[in-house]
Amino acid sequence: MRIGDLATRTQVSVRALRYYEEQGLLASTRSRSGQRLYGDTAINRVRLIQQLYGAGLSSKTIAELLPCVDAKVSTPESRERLAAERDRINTQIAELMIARDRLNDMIDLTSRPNPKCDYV
Amino acid sequence: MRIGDLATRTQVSVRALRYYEEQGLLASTRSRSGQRLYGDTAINRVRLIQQLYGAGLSSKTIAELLPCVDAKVSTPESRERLAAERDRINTQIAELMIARDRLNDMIDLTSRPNPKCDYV
DNA sequence: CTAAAACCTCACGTTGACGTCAGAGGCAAG
DNA sequence: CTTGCCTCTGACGTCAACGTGAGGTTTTAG
Repeated sequence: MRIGDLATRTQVSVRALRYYEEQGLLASTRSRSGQRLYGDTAINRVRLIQQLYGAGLSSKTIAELLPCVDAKVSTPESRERLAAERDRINTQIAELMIARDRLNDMIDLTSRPNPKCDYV
Repeated sequence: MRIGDLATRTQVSVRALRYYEEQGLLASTRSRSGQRLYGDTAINRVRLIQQLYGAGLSSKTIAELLPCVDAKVSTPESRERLAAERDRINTQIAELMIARDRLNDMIDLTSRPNPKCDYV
């Protein structure tokens, strides 16, 4: 498939896909005329990349970790890296839950009738 | 207290505090010579701002919501806004949990002895 | 009184993940 | 064969939350 098809199927922009290639995250073969061609596995690859981006990993970090996934082998360093990122995500989840509770408090605080608005 | 003290107590840079003021998130009185002065409540205000930033809210959004918190009154619009942000955070938490599980899978997959590394 | 430390206001620099535009070539349909 | 959409490679633009440096004033310690 060509880049436009992949973009449509993954809901990721063409520009982003080229950027992923530029960052070494997504490989492509080229047609005789130089157009990028992708296999079906590219779809899941893009999804994985998106998930990792969404989790706050940088291109550089993803680029360092994807080869391990492809080879299904990890070095002690990459395992440490993966675990570190997982821990960071767990921390972030905890912070988000706190922020969410904070927002809920704000909603309660401001929407529950109180003296300030009872008479407005 | 002056800006340096507030920065020390909140672990937020002086530049950031000035930026918050610029964005309308943090008020200050000024000394005769023009230096910013803060009360003790500023500490919690900064912490709240940090939490909301950490939760992915923009300066603009925070600036729109903080007055409601201060007044302890919310308009239907701001309530909707708060709820929308909370929902967004919940979504993000869910995505992060998926990404975390994905990372754990990657750790398992690459660290468990397998044919590829048993003989290395 | 003086030197260091803290503060002030511009105002430009940084970073990451793309958006966007320019100019040129490629490809299926009628 | 030409129209129209897709793709290519640069390369500059964007946006947010600050960082950083210049040049100058204020406060504080000794």
